[in-house]
Amino acid sequence: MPWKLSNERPIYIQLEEFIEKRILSGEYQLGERFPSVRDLATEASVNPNTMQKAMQDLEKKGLIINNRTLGRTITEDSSLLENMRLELAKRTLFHFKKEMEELGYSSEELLQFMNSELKLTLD
Amino acid sequence: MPWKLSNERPIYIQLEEFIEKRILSGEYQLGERFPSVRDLATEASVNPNTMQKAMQDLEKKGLIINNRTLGRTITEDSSLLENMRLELAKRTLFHFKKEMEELGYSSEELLQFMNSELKLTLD
Amino acid sequence: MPWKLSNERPIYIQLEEFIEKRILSGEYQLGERFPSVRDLATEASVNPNTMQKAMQDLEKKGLIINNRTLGRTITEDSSLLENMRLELAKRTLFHFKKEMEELGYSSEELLQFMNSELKLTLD
Amino acid sequence: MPWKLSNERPIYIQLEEFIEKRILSGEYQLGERFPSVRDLATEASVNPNTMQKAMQDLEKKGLIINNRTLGRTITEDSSLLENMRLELAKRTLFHFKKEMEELGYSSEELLQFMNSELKLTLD
DNA sequence: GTGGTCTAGACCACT
DNA sequence: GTGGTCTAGACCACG
Repeated sequence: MPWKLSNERPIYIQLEEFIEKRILSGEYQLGERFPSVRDLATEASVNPNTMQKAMQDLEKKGLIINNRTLGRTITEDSSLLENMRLELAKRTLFHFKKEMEELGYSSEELLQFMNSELKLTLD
Repeated sequence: MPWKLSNERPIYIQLEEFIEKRILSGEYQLGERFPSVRDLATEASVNPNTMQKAMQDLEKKGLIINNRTLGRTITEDSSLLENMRLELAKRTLFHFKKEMEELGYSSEELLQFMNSELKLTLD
Repeated sequence: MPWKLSNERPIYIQLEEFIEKRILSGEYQLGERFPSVRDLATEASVNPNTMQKAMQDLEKKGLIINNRTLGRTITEDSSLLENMRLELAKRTLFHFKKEMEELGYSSEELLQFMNSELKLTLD
Repeated sequence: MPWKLSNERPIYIQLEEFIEKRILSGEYQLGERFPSVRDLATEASVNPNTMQKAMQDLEKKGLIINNRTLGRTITEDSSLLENMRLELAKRTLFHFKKEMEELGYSSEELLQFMNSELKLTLD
């Protein structure tokens, strides 16, 4: 894992986003046990408190279950995961579309632009 | 104009982004005169100092020309504008593509997803 | 039995409260024999050590008598039970009254509120 | 203000509850400015970080608005406050009713008990 | 001067 | 050994 962290945005937010994406993209098993906060913090070269804050936020979202002294596990609610992934994808898409519109790209121009830019990858 | 401002990010940054998009998208004439900082600040319900800082940054980027006592005008360098617009569009696109990949969408799935979500608008 | 356990408070405390309420409310006969710690633990999906700790605390309170190899029984001291029940009820009531006062409910408003909310049940 | 804090439960939780009750009971003006986190922390004899955590949770509930460097203010959404107050009162009442039922008090007995205990105040 | 963030280090209850 | 909490102290961006 890279754990590339920018100091322009709160580290705990970046940790959240990074872990959330890994979970939503299916890299972890449902119900799989998480490393301890201390281990994760060491791995990410971050203070345990910072990692702790990220984990607590992920708990509130329901992605991670806290079993007190037994450590944390990934949620087993697969429909929750799928919904969140789809929801996040939609928000990402519409955010992208809105930004391009603000730059003056109509839907047709957006399509053309993506074709010319991603031709190599999408075709 | 909405001037929707979030208090999660620096105000002056949001002002810059907002004005920059309006310029790049072609809503202003080349060389057109800008409202005064005070008027803009009033319109955006923002401290004049904050708007001032935004304008100075836009000057550094070359989008806005400061004519001293004659007020500020939009640059007349159309190629600069076009380059910046294209550059920003590219960055936006690749950022979007990267985010979708992190959510586990391959190029093909991305294409399918956009078709199903934007069918109404793009067709 | 539900055995609903929150992981925000110590498990053994919740077990104590749960069992204590069952005893005080009169669901058990005086002197009745208790299930074994292991059976109770299994039933509550809890580590036997945790249930053990709860039982020991209940013994200290005098609610449960430990007869060594003969297992545990409910106390036969009916006045003890009645006193504890009344005492707990009083504390519960005054705690409730205090909380409502902190929300700005005077005694009159509290009475009105209870009437309107519990009309169906109390009338 | 007393700021009586028990060390049996998280301090930041107690701070939240304390402040929330003060707001819901109407002790503050709508839109009123809050003391700074540092001042509140000093007043409550608590570390600023602990008070900070409490304030952030109250923000998430919508009770407090954060204006960045301009400090925090009470929300001006009076209907939100009224709804939260009523909701909290209801939950408090039903929690009380449930606890009394677990002690074996039927609705009639609950009524009698309250009459005998609160006679002085309620009559 | 405000809130936000982070680190370092410590103690605690719990299983 | 786990997560939770708290303190102390520091730095930063912002307005």
